[in-house]
Amino acid sequence: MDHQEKPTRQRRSGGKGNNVKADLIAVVVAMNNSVPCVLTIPQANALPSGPFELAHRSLQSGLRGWVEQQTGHPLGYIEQLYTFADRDRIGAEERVISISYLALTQIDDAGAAAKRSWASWYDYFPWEDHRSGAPAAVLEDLRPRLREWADSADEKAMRLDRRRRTAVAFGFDDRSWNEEFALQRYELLYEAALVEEAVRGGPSAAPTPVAGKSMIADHRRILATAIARLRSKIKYRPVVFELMPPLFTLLQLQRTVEALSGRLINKPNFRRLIEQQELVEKTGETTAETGGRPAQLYRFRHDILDERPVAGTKLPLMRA
Amino acid sequence: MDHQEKPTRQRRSGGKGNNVKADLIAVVVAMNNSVPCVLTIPQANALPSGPFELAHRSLQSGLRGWVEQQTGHPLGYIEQLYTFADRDRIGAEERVISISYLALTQIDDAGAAAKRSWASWYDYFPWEDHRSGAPAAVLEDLRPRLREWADSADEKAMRLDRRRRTAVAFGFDDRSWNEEFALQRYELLYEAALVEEAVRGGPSAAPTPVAGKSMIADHRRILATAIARLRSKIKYRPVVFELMPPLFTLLQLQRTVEALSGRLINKPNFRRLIEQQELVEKTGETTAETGGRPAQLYRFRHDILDERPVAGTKLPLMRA
DNA sequence: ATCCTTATAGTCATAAAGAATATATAGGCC
DNA sequence: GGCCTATATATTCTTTATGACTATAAGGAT
Repeated sequence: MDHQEKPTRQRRSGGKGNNVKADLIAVVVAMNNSVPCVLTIPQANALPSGPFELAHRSLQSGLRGWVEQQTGHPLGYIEQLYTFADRDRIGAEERVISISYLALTQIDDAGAAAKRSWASWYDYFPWEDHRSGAPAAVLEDLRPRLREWADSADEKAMRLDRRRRTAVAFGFDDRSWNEEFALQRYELLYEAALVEEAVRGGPSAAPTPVAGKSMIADHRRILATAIARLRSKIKYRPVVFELMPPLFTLLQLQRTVEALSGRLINKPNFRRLIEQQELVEKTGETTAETGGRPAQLYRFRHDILDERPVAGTKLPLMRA
Repeated sequence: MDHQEKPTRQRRSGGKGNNVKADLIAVVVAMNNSVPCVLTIPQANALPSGPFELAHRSLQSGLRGWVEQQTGHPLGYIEQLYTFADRDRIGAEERVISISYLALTQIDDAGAAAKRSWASWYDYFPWEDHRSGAPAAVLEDLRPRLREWADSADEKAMRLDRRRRTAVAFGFDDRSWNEEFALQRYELLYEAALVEEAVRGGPSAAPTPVAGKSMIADHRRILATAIARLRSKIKYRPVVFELMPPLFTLLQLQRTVEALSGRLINKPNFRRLIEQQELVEKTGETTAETGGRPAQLYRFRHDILDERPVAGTKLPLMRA
């Protein structure tokens, strides 16, 4: 068959009425000694972003351009997060489509000059850090207010549903904490009007929002999406290494994973996992900077990148 | 803090020069007795699609509108796949952004009237069906041609890299087949100019493309993305049930999963997995339509939807 | 030397996954 | 009815992965 330029779609409601603007938004993540950080534009309290333009070769290159221009920071690994039409602008004459990306880099010394533009992501989501156990201060504030919100529903079914969702998301009622539910948690807090974004523009007598810095527009929601994605992805793809320096110890690697996932990892088991996966190799060098016995320095085996079978199958597929 | 309408971005290269059109493209999947099918617009040899318009409440509702209008088929489960700027139109005055979605439904009897618009996705990717073992006919055609392409590179490093990538993607050289690599496989074939899309518009003396129907623009690539996503997702989220009728036997469920993943499943183990996950419950009814001993009819437990901890952790995270 | 720190190397019990086998109950056919 | 075949359902066994824990090694500080 020979496909020339056949019309792709059935109908076109032509004219320029349906043009949109496309924005590129970046969640740039890097580690700063065991603190997972996100690159921000402090003046605007926003993530780096900018419009997609004709001059851009591709969406990704457009994004790289904006981030480098706004922050002076070049990007390495990039992956698309999600695309959404800005809800706030419904009814406006022109709509904006936002295409968000997750980028992973390292904070180099040059960039350290503008260091203040890196913010810990737990400043925005204090309830997400469970490395020292569940953060009692935040959660004991949240729990009753979420409960109150759940009980304020008119119908019984709705009340039960809200309770179940909060319990699942936050690990209440003997349920286990799942760090990957970061987005669901933020959305629940939004729904319950417990974050500043949800009461924006409303009466100033609205209840005090919970702890955690907010961001412009829905940038904090995008950050939550990025956190959830990253927490999920480190489990089946070796993306952590994008955040590591060329040489590192296994404990440094562990601390990075712990910082991202927001929970502690069993040390011997982590070492076993890393070593049996053959993702890293010893350099022979050691470092004494870690305090106790000098640690082996490892490097990531780049050659293995695409080889891994992605994930452990959860289906009893038969082997060839 | 009180965030009013601060300007989000640093710079705006204003004017209308940077407006774009946004297209919505749908990969609608349904099962037709153990054949995984995709909804197509046969006249255009395309996936259902249409522009995102001002009138649309959201991206998703716009997509639903187009698909129902073009195919008469209502959509149930929807998830976003990927957003990309159409490469073919670089340099044009107006750019198009395509936002693709994966949708899962069932072929109802009403829709069966327009049944011919459902096509087996293995018509487009014959090398993806390994249910009867590796499809020798296709693969024994592909293997030497991929090898030839790999060896045609100028530099040795490039030749080795191409060989490694083809071996990983297609499971050559004693590597195991991974059904989730559907997209990588298509992209390799595209790179090697072994699919029709890659030689489009080129000299007609180009080598004959391999088996497998092509599609307009990059729709087939989008379909490959959808297949890969779905094959991955059925392993950690109960999305299969979106494709099942209300009542089904465990073997029917197994055949569906097999059809999607393109490989066979060990029957006792599959039953064990399903039952221990408590995703389904017996109805008490049985059906004799299956041929041998009557089978129990099951139904999906909708109440369990959000409860599952998403996936098995692949990190030795410590329990609370 | 003693004690602190961290690094590294194991052990052990349990749970899950892969593979294969055995039994049960229907219909069709002689 | 007896037998065959097809599918459904139950069970066993082995291997591997996971979680939790213990032990030893090698530096620095006092």
